[in-house]
Amino acid sequence: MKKDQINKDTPIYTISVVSNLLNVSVHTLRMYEREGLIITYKKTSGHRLYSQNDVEKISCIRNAIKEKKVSISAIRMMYSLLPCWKILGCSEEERTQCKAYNNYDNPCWTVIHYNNICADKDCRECPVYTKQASCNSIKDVIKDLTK
DNA sequence: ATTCTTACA
DNA sequence: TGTAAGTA
Repeated sequence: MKKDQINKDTPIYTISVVSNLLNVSVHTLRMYEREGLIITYKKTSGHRLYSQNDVEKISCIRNAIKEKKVSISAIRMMYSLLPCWKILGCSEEERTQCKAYNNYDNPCWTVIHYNNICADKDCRECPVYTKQASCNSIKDVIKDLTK
């Protein structure tokens, strides 16, 4: 069997690398995570690792904040609008009972799920989170769902 | 040397 | 946002 290949979701960059890559302070990178905008991979040591998709996502976030004057809470709200129930195929029952579906302040991956399909899943590896890596890929998600 | 969390100017 | 303390 072949070993897992490196792909765009593989955590490889340390926080300092990302900091240099995007000209964002490590402090700010941690803040984006606290604010629920991104999910980082954590080593057992507690140290963060970022994937290529994470870098692209943060780049998109930076552009929104710096160039378009979008607030962090506004970005959080946009993420909360992602049609996770469609992407994951939730039943109407699951959807209407879901705490993520019933709010538009926080992304689904920041919501604690108990008895539904998301309960024992790692949101970092969930398509709802991974498929909106770059700015335009959100549209691709919608496009796939509506065709 | 780097990164972590928490706290504070 | 930046910086500092005290760790790991």
